[in-house]
Amino acid sequence: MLKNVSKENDELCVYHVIHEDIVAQVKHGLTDDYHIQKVAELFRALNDPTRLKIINALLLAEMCVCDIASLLNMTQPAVSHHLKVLRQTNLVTYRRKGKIVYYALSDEHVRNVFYQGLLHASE
Amino acid sequence: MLKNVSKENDELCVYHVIHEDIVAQVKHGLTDDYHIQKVAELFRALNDPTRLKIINALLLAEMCVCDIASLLNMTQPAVSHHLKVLRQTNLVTYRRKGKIVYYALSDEHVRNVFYQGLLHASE
DNA sequence: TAAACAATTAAGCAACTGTTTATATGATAA
DNA sequence: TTATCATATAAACAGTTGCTTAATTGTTTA
Repeated sequence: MLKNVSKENDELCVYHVIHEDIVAQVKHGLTDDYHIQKVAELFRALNDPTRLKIINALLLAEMCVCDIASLLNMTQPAVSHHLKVLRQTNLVTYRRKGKIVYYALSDEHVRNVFYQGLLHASE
Repeated sequence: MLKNVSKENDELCVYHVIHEDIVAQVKHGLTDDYHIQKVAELFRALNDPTRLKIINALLLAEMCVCDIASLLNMTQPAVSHHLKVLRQTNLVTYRRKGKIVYYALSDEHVRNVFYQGLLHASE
């Protein structure tokens, strides 16, 4: 009924658990830490207005870095930095054609996540 | 064809726009800044593993603050802090019963966003 | 009342994030 | 090769975030 949540043994910060049964029951239903971490990474990639605008743009057309920079009125390194984040989260893909690198959305799944977010935001 | 993106007039940092037509076309299709900001706030609320675990728990049952703290093995102020973020984003609601405050998900919409994220993370 | 307790808020701090400036890489053309 | 251009990376910095500890707010009960 009492739980010690301190990390050091010499400390003793105690908190009560009121509904032990519910806590135990919920604990079994929780998604594992690995997947929670993955989901957090996904949403972290989508929590920046600039990156959302990039996603939004790529929903409409495949674009190269300098065009995105121009569209969003940002410096090219800043855009490149954001694209790296989106790449690492598998939200975008790219293909090189000569000097130019074209970015596009990875799949329709990204579109769903974006629209789900927009739907919630529009309430 | 050339665009000056510097913010000061005495600077002159110039970047090229390669596909002027696509940039112009995409610009018209972009969601307005206000809604982009709202979506960013939503995803910012969901980018933290702890908050995702709270959402995950509330998917399964209505819970009070100290039970959540116990479940996640965290201090009660830390949990309270996260709940405040979730409240401000309209992701959770709460009701007071005596000294205890019970939290629950705002609507089924939150469930959709969470599952969409999990779906992407599980690929 | 006063004591107890669930929850919130505030202050302080380490760690992380987004931007800028500068430099490096990779590809094409002269 | 050398020059040019599109992109990527690195370093530095201001601003933000999440946690801890401490103090405060509400509510119930003795």
